[in-house]
Amino acid sequence: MRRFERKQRIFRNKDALGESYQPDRIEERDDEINQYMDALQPIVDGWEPNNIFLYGNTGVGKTAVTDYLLEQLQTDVAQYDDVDLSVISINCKTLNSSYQVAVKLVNELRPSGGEISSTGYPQQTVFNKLYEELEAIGGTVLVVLDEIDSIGDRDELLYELPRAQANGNLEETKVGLIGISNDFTFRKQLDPRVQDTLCERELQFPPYEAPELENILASRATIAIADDAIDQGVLSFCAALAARDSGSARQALDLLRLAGEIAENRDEDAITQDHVEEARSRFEQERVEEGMRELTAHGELALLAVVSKTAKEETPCRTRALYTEYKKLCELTETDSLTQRSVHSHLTDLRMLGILTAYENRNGSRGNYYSYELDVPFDSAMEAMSDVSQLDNLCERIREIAVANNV
DNA sequence: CATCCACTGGAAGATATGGCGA
DNA sequence: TCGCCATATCTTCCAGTGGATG
Repeated sequence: MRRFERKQRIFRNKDALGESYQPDRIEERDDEINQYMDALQPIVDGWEPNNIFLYGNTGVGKTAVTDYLLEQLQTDVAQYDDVDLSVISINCKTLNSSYQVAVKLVNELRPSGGEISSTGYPQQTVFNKLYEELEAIGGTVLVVLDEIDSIGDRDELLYELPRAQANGNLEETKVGLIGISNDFTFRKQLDPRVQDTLCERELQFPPYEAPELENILASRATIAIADDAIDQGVLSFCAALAARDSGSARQALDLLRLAGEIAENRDEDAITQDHVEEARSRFEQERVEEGMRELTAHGELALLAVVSKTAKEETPCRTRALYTEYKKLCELTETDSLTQRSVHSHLTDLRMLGILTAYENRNGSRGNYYSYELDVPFDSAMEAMSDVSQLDNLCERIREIAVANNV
């Protein structure tokens, strides 16, 4: 008979390392908080809100600070009768145009049942619906758009919203936009007119340095992890890894949490650097599989072409050879093949996802081209491919070739 | 020094899908 | 049903690239 048994040797309160945990105080971001409060001050004073733009990599505290300050702000303005503040906050990660953001905002504001569908309307119609909803709220409305960079350069909404009152689209409601972006270059691709209005107040959140990460980790670890289950060295190691990679507190906390889980599952008493190292490589693996899951059929075939070439030990491999391989795979699966240009696009995508690397060859009279190679271990690519795609028997054949070649 | 190779990557246009209102 | 609309994915076209070559 197998039984469940409480372990809890490592963790005291694991949630304190989780995504949704809100710490009582935000560490290491005092400057940013001060600037942010300055930018929000007009709301308290009853004036028109500033539009605010926050930049910084994932996990440097943008969202955490925003949540924390806006909550504080809402409590604090409650004492002034003439300030009527509402906050609406959405994450734009999966929304890649102004249109979709507007639809999402409308649906967020409408009671359930009244949602509109995400295609079919002219853009302006959706904007008008949004104005109706905003007008119904009245007072000051802060619209928080997290990960706003995913809309790319389709920024019409960012042009419209801040001007809504001036253009007579809104009478009663004052709108303040808070944009949060992971992408430094996002500002540059915006329409200059949008830059002007939207970036009235800009806040940069720099990546955390290793010592800062260590402080953050330490303060969470006291809540989350049992006293003798971790030592300073392991914390520094986590901090150093995350600092070197992204400067992200999120990443550092994730590493620590997964390392703890690994230790716990093995019935060990403390987290070691080995656990952290293993957590890191698991996250890496996850990232790749995540990327592969989102591939289209032809994206998969393009990747499979590289995998197949790898099995034959013919990588790195130039575009043309990959294209030939790709066409062979298309025939085998009775798929219509795309043009070389399109396959080239897929290869570029795979490169962006970190699944492939490309070496630039400058070969004079023989031209310039890339040579592609898998940037992940062959086995994990194979595994992810056979998990994810419908191409099991192809994968099987490639695996056989690989085994024959000792790859 | 112009020319050329064999690509890369940007842009515009085509096609297909799914949804709207009339 | 039809004419629109937004979007994703391809195709077509083409300028740009930079060291080797004559």
